[in-house]
Amino acid sequence: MLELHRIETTCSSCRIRDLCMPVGLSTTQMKQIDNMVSTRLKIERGEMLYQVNRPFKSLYAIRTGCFKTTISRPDGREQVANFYVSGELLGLDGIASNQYTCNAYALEDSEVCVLHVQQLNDLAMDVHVLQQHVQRIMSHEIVNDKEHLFLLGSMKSDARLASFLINLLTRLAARGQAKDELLLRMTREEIGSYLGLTLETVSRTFSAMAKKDIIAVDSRSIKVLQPQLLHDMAEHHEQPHCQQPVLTAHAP
Amino acid sequence: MLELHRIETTCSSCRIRDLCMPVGLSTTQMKQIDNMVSTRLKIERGEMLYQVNRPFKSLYAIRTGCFKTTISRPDGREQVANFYVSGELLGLDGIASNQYTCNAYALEDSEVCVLHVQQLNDLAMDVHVLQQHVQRIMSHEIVNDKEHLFLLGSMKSDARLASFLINLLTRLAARGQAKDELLLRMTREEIGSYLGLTLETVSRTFSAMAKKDIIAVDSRSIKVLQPQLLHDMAEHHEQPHCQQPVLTAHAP
DNA sequence: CGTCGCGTTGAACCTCATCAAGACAGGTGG
DNA sequence: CCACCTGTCTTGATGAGGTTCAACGCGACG
Repeated sequence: MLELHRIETTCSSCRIRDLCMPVGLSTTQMKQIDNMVSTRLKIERGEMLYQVNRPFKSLYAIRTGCFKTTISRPDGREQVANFYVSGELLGLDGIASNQYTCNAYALEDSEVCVLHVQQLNDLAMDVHVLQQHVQRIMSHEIVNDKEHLFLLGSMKSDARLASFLINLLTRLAARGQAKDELLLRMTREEIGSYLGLTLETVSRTFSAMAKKDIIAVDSRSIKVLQPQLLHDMAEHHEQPHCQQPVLTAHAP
Repeated sequence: MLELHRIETTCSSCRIRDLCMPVGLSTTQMKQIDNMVSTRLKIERGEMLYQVNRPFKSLYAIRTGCFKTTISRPDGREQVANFYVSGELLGLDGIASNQYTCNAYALEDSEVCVLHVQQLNDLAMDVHVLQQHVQRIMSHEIVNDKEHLFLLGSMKSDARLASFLINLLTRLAARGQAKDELLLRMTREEIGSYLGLTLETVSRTFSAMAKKDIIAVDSRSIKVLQPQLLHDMAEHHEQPHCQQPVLTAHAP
């Protein structure tokens, strides 16, 4: 299941280096980082990368593939907390209490680079920009979560799904993928869980968007036909009817 | 409005020092921190502490009082992202992009200690435990947000409100306040915004909880009468009626 | 070829949002 | 001091949006 590999590709020569690493490192610093990131993990689809309550030893940078994290409740319910794609960092939730607070599962066969926290901290004392880099990534995660909160707190189902698609498309575009096409690696149920909806609502909403020719849906593969309408749908406060308040006719 | 004070109380002698500061600092390190935290701000109720898109210069540790942060959307809608009480740290959202991504408002007359980021970073290079401390607080914020996500994603209104109360009570108890009494500093609307509900639903749910004698409500002051039931309500999958499905009588 | 996981679609129900009216407290001005 | 206003909270009536339950289609896999 979990295969360990001595790493053959170094960080300094990594294809997606820009996504993981701070910029402006000296050659020596880069060498130090190469030394630190010495193991890589292959994770098969469905496998767990780390588990809630386990001691926090490592952060994981995704080289290839896709993950979900889930919050699990005492009563067994689980909710998808986030999806992560290549170049993103997993495990930040573990820092606070020295144990992970989420479960992380691979949504497809994936590869991650292992960053041992101890070594990372040691190195960060030398390479200060690295410390700041981690801090920024954490802050970024906070900002993302706030976005997600807003979505769950005040958006209708269609706006949620539209935002979700736009978000994924944007992140994948930063990785060089087409920005109007998307292969979903997660089920409708996982999407629903992430968006605070049931799988039926997700399915219905996809169908509705397809009927309006905003997107084309072929099971897991999505093609955006009218980006503008998709964005409108994500912003979508009231589009159905009246802009100015009608029906408030009072004689003063 | 915003009054600046030369600080008279130092961190080392601060009443709530344990809430803000890492433990195990040497006297010299403590001195350094005292020097860094040299300004304090008084903020009146309703005033804004910082604003979205403004350059990120400082973190703020709350000495006394209570704040809310809001996410504001291009279209003018705002949602409460979080509430903060004394001893907690505001502004972490700003680190990622060097500008704040939330607005922060005082819910009552408050005092905060100003931590200039530049100085904080400089000092953190020396006092490594401080760097880690900030990292932990950030990770903690991430974990909190995940909780919040779960709440918005998969809980019914009564469970949301119960969780909200328990959360606040717990945090205030850590500050030495009674753990069965609570003075809400925010309106029903703000609570609703935070919980993804309307103010009417918040009000109705409070009333319902009061009618069941789980809590006593006197406008903003809440007293918990049956903590166990409150916790049940927060966990609450199904308690209202049938354990086994009734009313599905079909002859097979 | 049957089974299983995943997705779609329909129908009934339920929770919560929306709209509306009124109570109450605190603050202001006459 | 009272009248008035404004912000906050409560409560009721109504309906829409989303959940729940159920049936079915489809492709992958043994």
